Amino acid sequence: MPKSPASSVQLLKRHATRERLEHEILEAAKRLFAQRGYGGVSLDHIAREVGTGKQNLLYYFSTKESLYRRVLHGVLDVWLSYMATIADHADDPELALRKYIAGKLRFSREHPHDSRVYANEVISGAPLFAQEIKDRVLPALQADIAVFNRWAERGVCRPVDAAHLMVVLWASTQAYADFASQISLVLGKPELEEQDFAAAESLLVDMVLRTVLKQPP
Amino acid sequence: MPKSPASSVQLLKRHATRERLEHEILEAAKRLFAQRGYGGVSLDHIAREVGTGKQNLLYYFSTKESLYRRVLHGVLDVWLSYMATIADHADDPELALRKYIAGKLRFSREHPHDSRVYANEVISGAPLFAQEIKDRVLPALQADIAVFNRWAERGVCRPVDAAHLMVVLWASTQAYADFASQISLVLGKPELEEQDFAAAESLLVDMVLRTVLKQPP
DNA sequence: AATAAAATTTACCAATTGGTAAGTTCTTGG
DNA sequence: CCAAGAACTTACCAATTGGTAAATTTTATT
Repeated sequence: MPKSPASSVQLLKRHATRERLEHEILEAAKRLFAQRGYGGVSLDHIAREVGTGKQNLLYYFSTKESLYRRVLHGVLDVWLSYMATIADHADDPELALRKYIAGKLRFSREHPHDSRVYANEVISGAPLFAQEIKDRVLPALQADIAVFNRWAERGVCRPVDAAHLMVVLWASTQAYADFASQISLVLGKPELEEQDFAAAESLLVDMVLRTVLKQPP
Repeated sequence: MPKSPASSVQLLKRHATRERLEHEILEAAKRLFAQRGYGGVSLDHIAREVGTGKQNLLYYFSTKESLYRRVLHGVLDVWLSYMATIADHADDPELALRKYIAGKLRFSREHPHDSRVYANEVISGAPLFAQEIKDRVLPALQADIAVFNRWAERGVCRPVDAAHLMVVLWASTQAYADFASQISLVLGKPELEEQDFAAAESLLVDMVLRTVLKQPP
């Protein structure tokens, strides 16, 4: 029988520390999964990264797969939070596209690990995540595509293949996270800087507006 | 002392069968590395895939890393063979861009595994391949970028940020191999077909020519 | 048929894998 | 201070990892 209803400040504090380590584990796991993929990372490796033992890690996440799923789930949360913008400006194509590209590039800049975890999962055929992608990513993408098609119908913009346009946007912006190591090589610098993201944004916006708008600026 | 100078047909035959199994191993390894990444694949797994034992595989490739390097090397050979086109048509921007995009998309369609192996390596920071990328990929990319800059100087095309344009082209075309599983989900079909690649090519060419040419067609 | 080389298999190995079970220490409310 | 639960360690486990060494079988030349 429990001693008390456990509604005290202390319990909250303990709860908080537990969540803190849990969060640290998730972050370390994310970094490692991003770099080496699911099969390339061991629980021991993750545990050492956060300064604890593998067995304690298994106290927080009972299996490797459940840990990975939690990481993926969090990645998707962040990703979706950055990309729900086109439908938000359904009346102004230029603004919507500008914000969309800016948002996705900011995601690549601020959350490269998330981007790479997602990329790894998709490259390997999304074995553990196909359903969640269907449930959460597809609706968002299809909403965006629908907006394009409505623009085209109303004559607000040129009739483009919206699905493939989304692929181009998605792939290009994603590349600045996933393939950063190669892009920085091409640019001849040790790593990508803010100005590189600005240049990418400028070019992408230019390309897309020229393609989509009837009178490009 | 050797029995004979070994210039016979038989020796060639044996040599051929050896090369055949070696090739089979490389192909299986490529498929598996593409799907699960370096750390996610075991030698045993590869060996079983070609119907032999791990120890015999180690007779052909003495370490896992050497096998992986051979796979990467082959991937790069194929990749480069598909993409050396822009400098070949240095006098005709439109033709050069059309051929470049078509070639890279054909690579994604015909060699998705190669594309994914390369992507996995770059995502993980190219730990084993940075040097070879510097030696073989960068010169090709920089030659292409130089062509763009010459076009801009001569007024043949608009002054674009050639490096970032190459990133967009590279990422977009690559996506049709690496992220095929997600793109086919978006398009609502079990897998990508020829017409999807045609649509992608058409859109990409349209986007790029509108961006690059002074008078888009 | 003898033989040497090449190809393959069998037998190991220490280290690491994900995971279980049983402690032990730490924290906290009473 | 004490009991109880939460947090963490220690001790295991069987299976798998990449790799070595030594047979054994297969192949081709004389």
